[in-house]
Amino acid sequence: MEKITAIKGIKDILPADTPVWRHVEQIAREIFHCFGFREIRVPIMEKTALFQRSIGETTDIVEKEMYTFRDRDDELITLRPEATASVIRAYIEHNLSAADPVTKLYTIGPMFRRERPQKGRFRQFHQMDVEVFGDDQPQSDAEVILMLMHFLQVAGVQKLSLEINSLGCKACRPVFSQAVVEYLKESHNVLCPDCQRRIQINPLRVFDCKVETCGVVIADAPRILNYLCVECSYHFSLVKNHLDDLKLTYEINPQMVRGLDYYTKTAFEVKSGALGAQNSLAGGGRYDGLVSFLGGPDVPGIGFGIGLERLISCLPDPDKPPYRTDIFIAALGARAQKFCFGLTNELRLSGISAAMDYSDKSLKSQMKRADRLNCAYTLILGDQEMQDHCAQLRNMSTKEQQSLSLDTVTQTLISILHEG
RNA sequence: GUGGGUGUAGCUCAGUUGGUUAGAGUGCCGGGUUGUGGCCCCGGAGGUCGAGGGUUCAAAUCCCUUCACUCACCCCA
Repeated sequence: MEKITAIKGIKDILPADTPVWRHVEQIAREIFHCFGFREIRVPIMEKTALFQRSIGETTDIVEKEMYTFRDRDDELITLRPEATASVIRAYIEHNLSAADPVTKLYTIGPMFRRERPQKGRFRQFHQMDVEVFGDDQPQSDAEVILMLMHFLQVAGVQKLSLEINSLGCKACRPVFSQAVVEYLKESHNVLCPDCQRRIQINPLRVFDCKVETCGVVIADAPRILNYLCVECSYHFSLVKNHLDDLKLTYEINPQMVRGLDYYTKTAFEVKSGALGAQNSLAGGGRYDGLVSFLGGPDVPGIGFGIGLERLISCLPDPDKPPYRTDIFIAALGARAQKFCFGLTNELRLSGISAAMDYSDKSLKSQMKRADRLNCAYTLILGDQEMQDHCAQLRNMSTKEQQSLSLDTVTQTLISILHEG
C-alpha cells in the first residue's frame, strides 16, 4: 500500500514543537493588547476576486501562487495567500468604522501560496497579521513598528534589523516609476534576463535583483526618496523622527520595494541572520487607498505580517518545557485495576493530570513509564494494598513513600497535588 | 517553472575496489530485582537499502528512468 503523506510544503507541527508556538502566540496577544489591538478571526477562504483586486493582478502571488478552485456553484474560491485582504473585507462588511474612528485588529493563522518550498518557505505557513484603520498620522506608523520590534525582542529573536522606506503615493510614485523605466531602458542590454522582464511587469522590482551587473546599474538609478511629493516627504520625515524618539534603530533602504501593489508611503521590513535565503521575518506598510478601493469608506490603513515559521526558526534554542504529568497510578491485578481506573479519572475530573496503564504490566514497567512521563508522584496499588485498604504514594524525586487510606485517597491526592 | 545536493531500522547515521545472513548509536519491548523509575549489564523486536528497470555468477554499492525530501534561483512571511 502506498503511504499517504502530507502535501508538499505543508508541515505538521508536532507535540514537541507546539509549546513554542503557543508561547510565541501568547506573548503576541499580551503585547498587542497593550497597544490596543483586538483579535479578529477571518476565514481561510475568500472569493478569488478579493485577492485579485487587493494584491494586484500582475503580482506573482495572484498570477501563479494562489490555490484557487471552482466551487460547486461555479464560484471561484481561493485559499488566502495573506490576511490583509480578508481583514479589510470584514472591516467593510461589518461596518466596523462606524463603531470607532480608529480600529486596531490582529489575526493569527495559516496562509497558502503555491511556491517551491525551501528553507523558511512553505506552501502553508502561519502569519500574525496586524492592521490599523482610520489613522493617517505618522505616529501610527511609528507605533506599529515599535510594537513589532518590541514583540520580536520579547519573543527572543536575535540579530534583528529594521529597514524602512517610503514608496510614495499615487501622486508621486508613477512619476518615479516612469523615471526608473527611462533610466533602465538606457542600460537595457546590460541587465539580466529577469530584470529585462521586470521592466515590463514591475520596474521597481529591479531594485532588489541580486545579480552583480544589475546592482551596478541600480546604484545610479533614480531614488524614490528624491521623488516624493511634499506630503509623502513630510510624512516620512515625521515617521523617522518618531522612531528616533522611540529609540528604535533602523536603516533607510531606498531600494526596498514590497511585493504587494497596495502599499503607499511607509514600508518596512525586519530581517534576521541565521534564516537562510528567505531572511525576511516580517514586513508591512501603509496602504491608504486600499480600503476605499475595495468598496469601503475612504480610511487610511497600515499593517504588517510576521512569518511564524521564520520567527520560530531563528529563536535561540527554544526552551522546551518538558511535558509533565502530576501523578501516575500503578495498578497490579484486576481488582486494583478496576479501582484505579475510577480513581485516575476522578483525579482528571478534578483538574489533575493523571496517567495509568491498562494492560497490567509489571510494576517495574509502570514505574519506568511514570518516569518517562515526568511524574511528580506515583501511586502504587496492588493486591496487598487492596487487602490492607491502603495505597503507597511515592514521591518520584525524593523516593519517599507514604501510605494512604483508600477511603480518603481521592481527597488526599487532590489536596497534595493541588498544593504542589 | 529552472538548477544543485541527499534518499539504508521510529530517529541520527556507518557500510571498503560490487562478494555470504546489511550494521552502530539512540528510542521501543523484556530480563537482571517473584512488587519499585532514572545509572549499569544482558536479551529481543524492528529494514521491500525510496521505487522501477538494466549490467553481472553476485548490486545498498555500477548504469538508466522515476519519485520524494532538501537547498538555491524566482518571489516573499
